[in-house]
Order: sequence, then structure tokens, then C-alpha cells
Amino acid sequence: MINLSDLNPEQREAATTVKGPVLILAGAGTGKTRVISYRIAHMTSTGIPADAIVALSFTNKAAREMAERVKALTGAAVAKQLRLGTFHSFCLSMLREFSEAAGVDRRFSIAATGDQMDLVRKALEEKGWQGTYALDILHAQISRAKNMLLSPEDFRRMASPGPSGIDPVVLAEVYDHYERQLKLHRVIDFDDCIFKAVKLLQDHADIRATLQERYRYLMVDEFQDTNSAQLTVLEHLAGTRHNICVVGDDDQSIYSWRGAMFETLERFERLFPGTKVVKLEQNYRCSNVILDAANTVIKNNSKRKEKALWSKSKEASPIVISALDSDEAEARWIAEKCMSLLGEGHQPRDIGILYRSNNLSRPIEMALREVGIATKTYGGQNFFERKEVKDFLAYLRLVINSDDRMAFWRVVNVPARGVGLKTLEKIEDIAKRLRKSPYGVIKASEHREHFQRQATALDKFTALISDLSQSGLSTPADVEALGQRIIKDCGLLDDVRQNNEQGASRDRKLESLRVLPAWLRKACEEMVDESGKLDAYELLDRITLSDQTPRKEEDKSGNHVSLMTIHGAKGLEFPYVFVCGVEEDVLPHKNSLVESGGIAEERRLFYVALTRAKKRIHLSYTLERSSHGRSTSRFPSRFFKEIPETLMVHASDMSKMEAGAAHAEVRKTNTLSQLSKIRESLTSGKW
DNA sequence: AATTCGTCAACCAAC
DNA sequence: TTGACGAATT
Repeated sequence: MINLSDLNPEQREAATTVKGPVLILAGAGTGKTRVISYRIAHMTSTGIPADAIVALSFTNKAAREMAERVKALTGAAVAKQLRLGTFHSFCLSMLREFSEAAGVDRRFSIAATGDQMDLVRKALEEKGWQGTYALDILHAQISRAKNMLLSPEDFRRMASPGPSGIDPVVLAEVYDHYERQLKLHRVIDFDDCIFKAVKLLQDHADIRATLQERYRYLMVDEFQDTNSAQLTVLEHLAGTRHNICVVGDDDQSIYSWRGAMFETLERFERLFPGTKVVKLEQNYRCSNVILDAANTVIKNNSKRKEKALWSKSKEASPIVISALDSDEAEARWIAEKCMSLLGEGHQPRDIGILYRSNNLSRPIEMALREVGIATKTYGGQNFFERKEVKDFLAYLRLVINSDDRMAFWRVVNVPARGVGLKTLEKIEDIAKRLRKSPYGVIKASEHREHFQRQATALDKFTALISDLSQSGLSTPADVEALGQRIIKDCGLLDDVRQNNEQGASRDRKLESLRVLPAWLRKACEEMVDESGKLDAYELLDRITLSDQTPRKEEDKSGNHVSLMTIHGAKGLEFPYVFVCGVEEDVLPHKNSLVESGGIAEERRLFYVALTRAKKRIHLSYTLERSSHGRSTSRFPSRFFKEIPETLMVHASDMSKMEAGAAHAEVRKTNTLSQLSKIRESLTSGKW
């Protein structure tokens, strides 16, 4: 039996209610992940086989967190047997297992973000509409449709103008052509992982029954971020057994742009009648000041489940508000404050710096580097979006599966080997006609005559790929060796070295290539750890669905200041938090003003940011911020007005405060003059 | 076929 | 600011 005495009564109830539908309403910092891991541990210790338990979450980070906690409680042996991961990875594994019924190619790849854009572009070209619509908007709309389980035809039938402002008939047309591109390239996209899994479960009663029997206990973390497609997957798996437990917090629903509805919690209760609801309200994370502020802010949202978060914490550092002249000044200010925190003996890992969007990170990274503080920036320009990394991975994909069309087109002429547009068209033409993969076409000798001059180059290429595909891949070390060969034998390294690549980007590329093989090995090792086997396809899936970026040497200790978006910080906590760019048009984001429910979602985002902090939080805004070169004037965020004034101090008054009693009470320190200063700075803007 | 140069748009969040 | 793309050049 697992020892549950570390849990409070509500947590314990949540952890021990195993049968039937359970909804755990878990406010920020109330020990949500803890409850999930104890619940799993409790279940396995009472004889439920670990491989009958599915635990899903929305993000990789949350999934990893869950995995680690369970492992600590139950040991690696049990943890290994659990089906634990993101929705996408779980659904993908169903598609791989039942590929035929799911109507997907036996060997399919997943189109990563960049690939998706390429395919949207191609779809647009087919219609001759290139340049008329923004690719990212089109793709977002397609994604939205898929998350609502709508086919192109459904979409056209609905034909009501969406928030994008683009004619729905046009959207449906692009969607349709985009789908054809996916088929043509034998790939599925992220949303298809869910979409096709739903169809698989819907259309195949036998498979559905098999899976319901296999996965008898379902658990979902971050349930408020579940979209309707994902909820449908759950519905099918839960069958009539209804052993499903979800954990969520409507106040932290910040992914509505991916189709999540924060009403989803209520929908759950309707879907599974007799749901047992457990509320976790004791916060173990934040100081009272921070919790008060967060509670007050979030009360401005209507339509939320009422919660009363409370905490025993006595810490009473006020929220520090700081106005800076520019983004550089803001960055320097943060760097300075970090220095003094480190000077007080705190660790870099105790500090988190949060921002609304990735582009705010750069000045701060630079300022911190200048004062010699180790940082790690999470997310952002995804490592896998870099050209050199995509090329590398395309080679890897092609070596593992020479039929991978997307990979083929990407690298057939990288580095340049004299294969141009004409030749590519010829290949594509033959491939289409003979229904072969393009690689198959250039590999087969009977087509040689079509490529007189390029034949040598193409032969070399196929020789290279087939040579590499001979490499054994049974251990992580093998995979690393293959990685080494890819950067050397395929000429990726030489290409960067020789071609007159500019300083900074050249260095970056060399660095990327340098770390890739070792990173690949690490990914394999983790995989072997969890599932005990090494499967090349699974490796590729993981890489595509992964958000892990290779660690640089200096991060080995793990002791660095963390920089990330607020979205990325959900579920994390830091003793000291900085939120920068708390400005109108940034937080709340300018687009949110025109989106329905936009401001409420931005407020939840702000709430998430506040509740990441355990001890102290600094909020900063600038009067001027440069964006794409030009500098524009800024106004403090409207959300400042929602924080009780007694809980804030203006940074310019900090020195006075510190000169007085070091730990003076917030209330007393807020003299009238200070308050008026804050008010002045907050009301000077246009709101 | 490959390189180079100029123009233009992106800057919201992630699997 | 960066990058991606397309036309023009070699």
C-alpha cells in the first residue's frame, strides 16, 4: 500500500476515488500533479495492472513531470508499463497499431510545423491563390476545423464566416487541397493524430472494444486545455465503464486558440453523469500577497467556477511594479535584480522570467549574458524549425524510411548537387504516374535515361542513402553513429564550413550540427528507458512531437535562470518571478481585443503568470519598445488596475523601503505618496 | 542551376 | 530586427 499521509484530506479523497468519473478542480499550486501521481501509485498498489492505466496530458512538459513523479513513487518498473504521454503521442500510437483500419499508410510520417506551412503553400499554388492569403492564418483555420472534427465538406456546408475574416468557401477549398497534399506526401499533421484517432474509434467497434478493455482507467491532466476532438477520444475510450478522472482548473485555461473550451469542465459533468467533484483549494506555492492579487484579478472574469484559494504562507513581499524607458532598460533592470538575488545567495534556478511572446526574450537574454548569468530559454524558435536541423532530420527520416516523400524533397538537393527544378519535376511526374515514391523512381535503373546529366548525382545520392540505411540501429550508440555519418557523409557539415556563411548564423549551424548526434543518442536512451526497446519509427515520432531542445554544455548543471513564455510556464513554479512586457497590446495581446472572450483569456494568462511565483514577483512595463526596428510607445497593462494597490510597490520607492525596516509590512509601507505615484504611472496611459 | 540581391511581411501561444 | 521569397544575374 502506498502511504497517503502526505496528502491533505481532499487530495487523499481525489487519489483514492478510483471507480467512476472524477473531476478534480485543482487551483494553481494545489498539488495537482502530486495527486495524479499518488493516485496512480495507489491504483497500482491496490492491484490494478499498470498497463491498464492511461495518463494523458496536453504538453510534453506536463507529461514528463507526471512520469517523473510516478517513477519516484512506484519505481521504474511500474512506471514503464503505464501508458503515459501527450494526447498526440497516445493517439499516434493507436494509429500506428491500427494503421490499416485508420486508413493511413503503413509507414507514415508526421508533418512538423514547417512542413505544414509548405503544404498549405502548395495547396494555395494549386488554386493559383498564392500571395492572396496569409499562410499562418489559413493553417490556423484548417487546424481549427480539424479540432472541431470537420472535414472540408462539413466546413463548406457550415460556411459561416469564422473569426479570420476569410471567406469560408475559400477556406474549405484550401483545406481540401491541403488534405490532398498531405495524402500525396503520405504524411499526417499534428491535428490528424487526434482527428484520425477519433475516426478510428468511431468507425471500428471491434477496435474500440479492444482498447476499452485494454485501457480501463483513464486520467487526464490539464483537462481545461482539452479540445473537443480530444474529449471525443476520451469519450470513446471510457466506454460505459466511465473510469475516468480529469484534473483541471478553468482559471488556467489558456489554449482556447487550439480549440480548448474552458467550459469543457462542465461538459465533462454532462458527459459523465454522477461525476464526483473534488475541489483542491489549499495552495502550497504562493505567498499570501501573490495569492490575494491573483484571486482578485481572476474575479474579474465571469463564467468561472468559484474557488477560494487559500494559503498558510506568511511571506509578505509586495508585488514590485517597475516602469522602464525601453526594452533594453527593462532587460538591464531585470539583470540587475537577478544579480542582487544571486548576491543574497539564491540560485539561478530559483528565478523565472516570463513573457507573453517569445520575441520579448532577446534583450533579456543579452542583458543577462552581459552580467554573466547562465540562462536557458525554453521554446521560442523551435530548434526543429531551424533549417540545418530540418535537413539533418530529413536525412534521418529518409535513411529510416526511403519512401518518406517530404524528407526526400527536402534533401535531394541539399547540399546542392546539381538537381534543379526541371529534374525534380521529372521525378515527380514519373512518381505520380507509376505511383511510386520519388526515391523509388531515382533508385530504379529503368528511369535513368530520363536524367542524363543528373544521373550521376542522383546515383550518388541513392548510394549514400542506401549505404547509411545499412547501419545497425539497435543501440543508442548506433543511432549516434548514424547521426555522425549524416552530418559528415551527406556533406551537411562541409556545406556550412565551406560556403560563405556569415559569422553568427554559421556558428549557430555548426553548433546545431555538433550537438545533434549526441542529442539523438540521448533521445534514444530515454526511449529505451521507458519502453525497453528501440524502434526507429517511434524515435521519429517522438522527435516530431517533442519540444525538447538539445541542452548546451553550460546547462548541464541545470542551474540557470529560466526564460519562457507564460504558456510555457504553466505548471511550473519559481521562488522569484519576473514578468516583463506587462503592457497593453502585449498582455493583453492586441489581437485579443477583437477576439471574443479574448480579454478573459488574457486575464487567465496573467493569473497563470502571477501564480508561478512562490515568494516574490516583479512586474515590469516599458514606455517604449522596439518592434521590428521601429520603436513604439507603450502603456501599462489594464491588469495593473485589477491588483489591489495595497499589494504593490513601485520600484522607484523600493530604496526608501529597504532603507527602513527590511521586512516592513506591505500595508504600512505604502504611504500615500507612493500610492499616488503608482496611480499616476498607471493612469497616465490611454487604457 | 546556383548565387545574389532587393523587397516584403512577420510579432501570439504549442503538439 | 530577421527571414523568406522571387527576380535577375552568372
